[in-house]
Amino acid sequence: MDYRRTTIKDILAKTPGERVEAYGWVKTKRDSKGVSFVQLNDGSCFTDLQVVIEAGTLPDEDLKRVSTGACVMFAGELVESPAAGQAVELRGETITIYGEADPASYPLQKKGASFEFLREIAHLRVRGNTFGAVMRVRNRASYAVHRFFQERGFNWIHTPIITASDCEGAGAMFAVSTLLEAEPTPEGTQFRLKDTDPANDFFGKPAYLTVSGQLNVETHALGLTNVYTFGPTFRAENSNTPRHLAEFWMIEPEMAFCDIEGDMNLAEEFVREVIGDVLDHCGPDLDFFNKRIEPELLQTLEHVVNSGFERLTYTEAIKLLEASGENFEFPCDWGSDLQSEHERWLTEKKIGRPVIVTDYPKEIKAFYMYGNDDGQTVRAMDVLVPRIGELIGGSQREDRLDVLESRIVELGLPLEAYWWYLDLRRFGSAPHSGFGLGFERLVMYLTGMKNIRDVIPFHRTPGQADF
RNA sequence: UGCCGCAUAGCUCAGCGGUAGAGCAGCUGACUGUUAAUCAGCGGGUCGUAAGUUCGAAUCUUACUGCGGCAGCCA
Repeated sequence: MDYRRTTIKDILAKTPGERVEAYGWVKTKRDSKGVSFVQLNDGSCFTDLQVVIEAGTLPDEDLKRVSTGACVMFAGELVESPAAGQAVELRGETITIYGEADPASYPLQKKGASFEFLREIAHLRVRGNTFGAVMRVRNRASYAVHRFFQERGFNWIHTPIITASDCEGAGAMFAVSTLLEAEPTPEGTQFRLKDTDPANDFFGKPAYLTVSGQLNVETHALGLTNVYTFGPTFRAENSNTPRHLAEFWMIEPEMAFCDIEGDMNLAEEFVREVIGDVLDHCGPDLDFFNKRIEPELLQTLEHVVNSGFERLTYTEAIKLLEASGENFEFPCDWGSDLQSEHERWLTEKKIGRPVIVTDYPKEIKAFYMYGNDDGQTVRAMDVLVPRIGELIGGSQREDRLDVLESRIVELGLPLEAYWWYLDLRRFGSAPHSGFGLGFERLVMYLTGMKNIRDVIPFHRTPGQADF
């Protein structure tokens, strides 16, 4: 056996008359008096291969073991299908059974399982239509992300997962420590704290899982010019929503000699190109999502590829919201952050496609964003999209040493902790910009899936780390 | 973390004070090509856990646990 085999995707593209071997997992089996039909899928494509077994061809005891979930190989001749539903089918002549799946206890059935239930059997759910399609789209989108940046000369930078700077300010962090000792007890594992002084810990100081690679990757933009990260990110927030994970994958491009305008151009070009790539390469999967998950998916994706994003300043957005006549739960006045309901109204109702909002009040944005001449706003930009909300958050970075230093002091942050970040402005500073994009949110947008826990193989959320 | 909702067969759900139901799945059989196959029959449940109200609780009350939705935090 070798991975260089004929997959079901290959088989479906062959012409009738050839002899083939089809490996895969059984979706369903239908029996008639003289003939049995098996839907076989190996994940290589959305479409199943129909295997037809004439009565008497295979021993009854073998055929009986072919049930939903079983892993088998059928060999035989590929023939033109006499019935509607598929162009070709495999006439099964011999069978190898690799793994049975007891029908009485195999949890997947051919119809009607909720996503909530499937999350409990996340080790098996990828064998179904929806999760097979999600993972193929996720894979293609990952490839498209790298392709996009590589074709434009961006260097992929592997920023650290463990960080000792607790100064990133992007949210609650998971501590990384060896001071906590696990002890097996009759009641289960208990933790014991060996020491409370970080000086005696593994790194000799407090360490955490990264909440963003941005500060790190800025160093490489100021040397390699155009760079990006694509890796896991961790947030210890107690967030219980369909769009937050404790562990997720983030994409963060960073560009030297680039201002907020260039940053927006990249964000827009990036999103449109990745969507276009997935539209070109995941047709059958997207057709399925369009039919079963989100009726306007294809229309929306094609619309985004073919039309630009709307661009608004925060001040303009507030004016639109005030003039909307909508009865919002939270009032919107200049200076407070846009609430989910405001973002949704802007992108879903008012504009009807992705919107980039820029120039937010400095008080509601991070310390490192470039201050505008008005002294009130910073060069921040958020990309808001229908159904998802905030897909991208980015900014032009403050590259003036004195301005950045006074901003850090103003916010009561420890200047010394930022010594290397400030060095970037001290030695050869350059205008630079970048953004962060939550990869799972992009996959949600691409598939129409409503819960972020269903677009990652094994989700980590508060109270959930199974598998 | 706050507010709201849900928890009944393997799955999806109905029942909402009087002692447990359907569809699908499973099992047995029928049917010469099905494609969420169809048809007939059979088996399957301490109604999330604990306490309370009541002659009587799946049904009403409270707490807890789990899950989901909305909000906040953000990507």
